[in-house]
Amino acid sequence: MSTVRTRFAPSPTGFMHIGGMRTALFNWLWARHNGGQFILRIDDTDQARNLDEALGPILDAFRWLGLDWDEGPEVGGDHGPYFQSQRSELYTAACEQLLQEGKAYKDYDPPALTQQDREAAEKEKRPFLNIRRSLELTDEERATCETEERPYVIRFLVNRDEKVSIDDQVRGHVEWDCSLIPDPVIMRGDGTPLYNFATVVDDAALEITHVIRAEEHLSNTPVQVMLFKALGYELPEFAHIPFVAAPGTKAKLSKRDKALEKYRKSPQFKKLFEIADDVLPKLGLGGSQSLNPVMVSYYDAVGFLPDAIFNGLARLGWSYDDKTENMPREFIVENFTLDRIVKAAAGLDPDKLLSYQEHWIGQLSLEQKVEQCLPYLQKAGYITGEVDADVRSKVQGLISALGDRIKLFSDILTYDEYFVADEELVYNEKAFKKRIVKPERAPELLTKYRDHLSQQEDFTASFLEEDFKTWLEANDLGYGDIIHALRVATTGKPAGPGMFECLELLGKTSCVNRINRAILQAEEKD
RNA sequence: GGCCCCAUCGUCUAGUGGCCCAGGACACUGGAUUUUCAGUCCAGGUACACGGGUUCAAAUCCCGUUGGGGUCACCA
Repeated sequence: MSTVRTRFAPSPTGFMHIGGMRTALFNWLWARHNGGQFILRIDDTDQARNLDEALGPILDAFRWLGLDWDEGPEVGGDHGPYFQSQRSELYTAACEQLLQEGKAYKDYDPPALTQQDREAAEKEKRPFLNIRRSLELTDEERATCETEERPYVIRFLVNRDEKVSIDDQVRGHVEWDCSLIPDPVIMRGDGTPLYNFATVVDDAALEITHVIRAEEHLSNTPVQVMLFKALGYELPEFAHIPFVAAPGTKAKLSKRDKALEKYRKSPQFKKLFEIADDVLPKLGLGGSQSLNPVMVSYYDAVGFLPDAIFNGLARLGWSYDDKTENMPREFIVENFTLDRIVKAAAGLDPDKLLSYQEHWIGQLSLEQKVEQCLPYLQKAGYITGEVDADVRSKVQGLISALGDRIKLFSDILTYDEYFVADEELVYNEKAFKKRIVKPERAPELLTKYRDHLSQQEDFTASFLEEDFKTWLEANDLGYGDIIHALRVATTGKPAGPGMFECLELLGKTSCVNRINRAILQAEEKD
C-alpha cells in the first residue's frame, strides 16, 4: 500500500483564486489526513514572462492559509523538477513512445482545415471527429511532408470502439463513449506539450495517488484516462469535487472583469467589495479594483483570520456531521474524508465567512488582537514612529473597549477618532444635527457637563460613570438628555463603545477640547 | 446543440428505505437586555423541483420531465 500523494498544480497567474484554494485545501487535507504528501507543481507550459512575480502571490496565499507542501517550488523533492517548463524531456519521451506504438500520430492538417471539418460537423449536427487524413498518407507522401518540414501537431489516436470509465470518489461510476471523442492534440509542432498530456505524464511521474480537482475537469478525464492506459501507467483515484460558485448562484466563481462587475452589485457579495473599497485605500492599496474577494490575498489584506477562511473553505462542499460548524484545523484534518464531499456546487457565502471570522477572532486573546491590529494602524498612518509601551497600551485599551466590535482586524480603522487631533475630528453630519443642533438644551447641557468634567481628577471609566450619575441627579436629568450629545461631541459618531470608556480613552484634555468645538459648531449652525 | 454532472429552507448543509408532517448553522423577522452600536438571550417563519413507478413504508431506490451547471482549443 503506497502512501497517499496529492497535488495542486497552479498556473503562475499572479494571484490565487479562492475557488482554486478550496481545491488545493481538499488535496492538502486528504494528504494530511492520510499522513501522505501534498505536492505543488507549477503548470507553466504557457511560459510566464516573469515567473517570480507570477508565482510569488500564489505561494504567499498557501503560506498565509497554512497549507505547507512536501514537494514543489522552494522545497524541492525527489520527483523534481516541479515546473512543467523544466520537464520537457519527459513529455517528449512519452510522446515518442506513443508515436512508436502507433498510439499517436503526426497530423499535418493545417488548423484551418480542422476548423473547417469542425464547422461542417456542426452544420450537419453530428459530433465532430477528426478525419485523420494524415493516417491515410502513403509512405511517399509522408516522406515528402518530412523533407518539406510541413508543420504538424501530434494527436493521440482515440480508439473509437472503446468506452472509458472511472469510479470517481465523489461522483461514483462515470462512463464515456470514445466514439464521440476527437483525437486530442498532445504536442504542438514546436514540441511543447498540451495540458491534458503533460498532466498525465506528470501525475504518473510524481506518483500521484489521488487526483482531486474541480468538476470542470470531469470532461477532460476520459482523454486523460486513455493516455494513462496508453502509456502503461497505473490509474490514480479521481475525485471531482464541486466547484465554488459565485454567491447566490450556481455558476462557477469567475475572476474575469465582466463577472467581477456583476459580483460588485450582487446583494450577497456587495459587502465584501465595500469593505475593500473602504479599507484598502486607507492602506495605500487600490480598493476592490486591485484586490477583490475572488482572490485569497483580499482576505489577508482586509484582516480575515486564516483559521476562519480555512474553516469556511473546508465547509464549502464538505461537512463533518449535522451540527458541527466551527472546527479547528487539526479537527478537520483528522476527520476529512472524500465520501463526505457534497456533489452539488456550493455558492461562496460572505455572511457565513464573516460568521466564521467572528467565531475565530473571538478565540483570540487581547494581546493577539492588538498584535494583528497594530499593522493596520501603522499602514494607515494613525500611528507613526515606533510602537512604544504607551502606544501599545492605548491601542490595547481601545481594543478592549471595542470588544467584539472588531470583526476584521481592519475594523480598527473605523475608529480613527481615537487617533486624530481634536481639531481634525470629523463630526458625523446627521448625528450632529440630530443630537446637538436640534435638541434645544444640548449646547447648554454640554457646557455644563464640560465645566464639571474639567474639574475631575480621576478620569477612569468607572469613576466617570458613577460621577455622571450623581451629576445627573443633582441636575434633575436623565441619561438620554445628554449622553447622545456627549457621544457625538467627543467621538463625532453616533455609535461606539460605552460612553465612559470612550471618555477615558480620549482623556480629559481631548474631551474638553472636543466638547468646546462641538458647542461652537452648533452655534454656527443655528 | 453534443457529451457529462447536479437538484433538501434565501444560503451552506444533515439525511444512504421506517428514528423525518425533515435536524443544524448563517441570514432574516419579532421580543428581552443595554446610554448608542456591537453582542448576548428567547421566540418565529421558510425546503425534500415535478410526474410516474417499486415497497407495508421513499427526501432516500428506478424511470421520465423540468430546471440549473460544466465542457466541447495547437488555454490551463
